[in-house]
Amino acid sequence: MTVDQIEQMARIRLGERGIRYTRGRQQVMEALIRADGPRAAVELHREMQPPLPLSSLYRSLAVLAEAGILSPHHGAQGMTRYEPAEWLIGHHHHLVCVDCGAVDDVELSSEMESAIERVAVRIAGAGGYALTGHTLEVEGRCRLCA
Amino acid sequence: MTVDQIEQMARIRLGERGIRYTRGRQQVMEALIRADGPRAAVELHREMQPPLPLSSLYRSLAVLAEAGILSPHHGAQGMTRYEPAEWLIGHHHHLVCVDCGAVDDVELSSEMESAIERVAVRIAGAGGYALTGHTLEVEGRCRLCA
DNA sequence: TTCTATAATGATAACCAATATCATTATGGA
DNA sequence: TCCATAATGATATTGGTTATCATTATAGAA
Repeated sequence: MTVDQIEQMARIRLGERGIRYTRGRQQVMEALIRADGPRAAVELHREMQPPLPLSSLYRSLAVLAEAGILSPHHGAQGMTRYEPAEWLIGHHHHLVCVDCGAVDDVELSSEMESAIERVAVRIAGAGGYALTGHTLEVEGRCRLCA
Repeated sequence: MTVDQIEQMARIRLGERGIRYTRGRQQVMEALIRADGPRAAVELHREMQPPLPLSSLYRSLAVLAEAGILSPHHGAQGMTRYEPAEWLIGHHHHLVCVDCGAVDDVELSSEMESAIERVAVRIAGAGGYALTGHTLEVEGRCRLCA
């Protein structure tokens, strides 16, 4: 799945809801699609060239998340990191560094994935929840923090 | 494992580090041990009778987490919820409501648990991380939000 | 028990990611 | 082209959290 293809799907979804895919939102999407894991508004603001104003950045993230195109991921220091939703970049799990808070995306073999899926179904059922998704959060110390 | 037993282990760990198990910290621990999932400072402040001052509450949570007695759990609205660490209340997973943010603790059968454990080891190894733990975050809509 | 060094407390102020406000600008459709 | 409305961006505000600091409580020494 290329950056352009993902953007095209996002554009269609926004169109269906009467929401425009503007230049600023495009910049946000492209930065997040290219990233190898979730990114916070402050991080994007540092990395984007030229940087979008923080107010627009935050609003774009909120709009795209509300439309189901981005998924929020709440992390340390009260920062919310976003990444393209799973229907755009595929289902995956997270490898989180307990020291620096870095997050890497991880994909599993289908056997491992279905094993996890079975467990998630059991857990949701036992708790009386209507299952909407699951993520295995694997915690450790990354190479830099080791 | 009773509340008293857990408190006793926490007290010992604090003693080893020259940290006092004061009345306020005791109130925090007892509230969290009795809870059926992670709680945020604001929630504890509402529920505790009499309520600890917020400043002390936050500092107690930070001290107990630093000592490895509480584990932080970052959630929506930038709220950090805490619960007793796994060596005190046992390894478990989380069932999170995507609407209201409520979190329930869930324990798994040993077969399911070891299946998850194997996956976590593989993921950490592939990413070059030193594994420290894992949690399966199951997302859904709780009975109240359904 | 009394003294003393130090840990803990709690009122207050400061911090910072995130959100709300609102005047201005841009865009798609009639 | 015109207009209704969506989007922007500078600014102010919110709210959870952290830092400051004078006061209080506690453990260990004398």
